[in-house]
Amino acid sequence: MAARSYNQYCGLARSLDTVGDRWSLLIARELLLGPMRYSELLAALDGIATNLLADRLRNLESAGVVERQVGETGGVVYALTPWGAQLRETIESFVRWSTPLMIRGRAGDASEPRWLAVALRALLHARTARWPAEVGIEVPGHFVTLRIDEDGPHVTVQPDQRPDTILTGEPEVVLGLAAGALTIDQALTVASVQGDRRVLTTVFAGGPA
Amino acid sequence: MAARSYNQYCGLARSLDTVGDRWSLLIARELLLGPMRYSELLAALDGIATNLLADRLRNLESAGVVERQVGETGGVVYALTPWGAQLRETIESFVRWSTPLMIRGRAGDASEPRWLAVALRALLHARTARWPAEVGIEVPGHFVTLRIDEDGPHVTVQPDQRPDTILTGEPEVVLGLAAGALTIDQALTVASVQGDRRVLTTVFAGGPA
DNA sequence: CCGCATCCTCATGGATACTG
DNA sequence: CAGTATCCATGAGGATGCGG
Repeated sequence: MAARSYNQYCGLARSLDTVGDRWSLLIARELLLGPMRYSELLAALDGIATNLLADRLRNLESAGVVERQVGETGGVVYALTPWGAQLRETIESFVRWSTPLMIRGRAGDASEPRWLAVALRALLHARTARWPAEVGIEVPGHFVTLRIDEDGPHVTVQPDQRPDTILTGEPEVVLGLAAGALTIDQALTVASVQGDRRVLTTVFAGGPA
Repeated sequence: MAARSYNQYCGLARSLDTVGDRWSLLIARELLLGPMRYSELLAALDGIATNLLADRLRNLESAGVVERQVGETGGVVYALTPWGAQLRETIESFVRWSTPLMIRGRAGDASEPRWLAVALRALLHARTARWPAEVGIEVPGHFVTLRIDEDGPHVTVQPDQRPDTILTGEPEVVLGLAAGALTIDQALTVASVQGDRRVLTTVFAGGPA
């Protein structure tokens, strides 16, 4: 143990001492959407070894980033502490920074609606989207609901019902639209809309916040 | 080589594929203050192995985060690309996140005025500091100048002259003040001021931006 | 000197099997 | 289900060498 440290009195270095290990920030990303069980994390983070997940959760818990709770069904769930939840700012800034990479995509990458939910919130949070508005996002194999109200954007991974307006396209196009890298007209040359097209303007056409 | 990837179509994962290796973000932190030579980076990042620095710079360059330039004295200097410079948002969010760790300090950590410069800018950037104002910050062994104008906070590591007002204290106190974790009155029980005390109010007493 | 490359040792990460 | 134990592969850290 005795995790390797940079030994620098610097906020970045101290942060990386805490959450800079491989997988740690991805665990935090998963928990941003709510508490999860060990087995759910193991399934969501494809490729992580079981001993590493256990080690990371131990370290994050002793650092005060994550806490073990008793879930609704009685089992142990892992949740972010209030301080851990503040990693949202950092995670969202990474998501925004990655825009030049993401709008190109990359063959072979796995894609999860959970990650799309985090990304849409991060990208739209920096903009003045108007509310209220609701649109369904359909990408190959997945469906999420994006709703904007006075509190900002909310993304639901498993909607109870599909909104009236639905945008269908490749993930790169949806993210390009949310990032402002594509105009709605540009996006609609490679994506399609069912329902009221004008909802897209409400959701995606806001300027920088 | 063939850098290890998470293989996830997620902005966080793609960002960490690019700058998630050990030392990479610390290299970016150093370059936020301006281009540096290889030997300067090696000296600033105490503990990094020479082969690792070379490897990281290669990777960051091929990723488009860093570029090699010809410096003023003719030698090669490393600089952030425009995209790389946008890592400032992420780095500053890490700095803000680390506040609970930093206001306690940690024995044995090295301390550099360059890191204090990054931190002060990150912490004050989220607040409505009034301008113009200028204050010297003296911590054991180091001195920096904090100036605020219409563009926001600027921190100079090697000032050409010392400002009229100088705050002297431990780094933890200065950061606690900048983070809003300490009031000016609280800070002054363990720090001292030469010159016009009211300047501190102008610089540090702004609310959230 | 500066800017690395090589070599060696050890810590960390990854895959799989196994257990309370 | 929620981890531990084990073993192998990879990456980090440190010393040294070497060409420009």
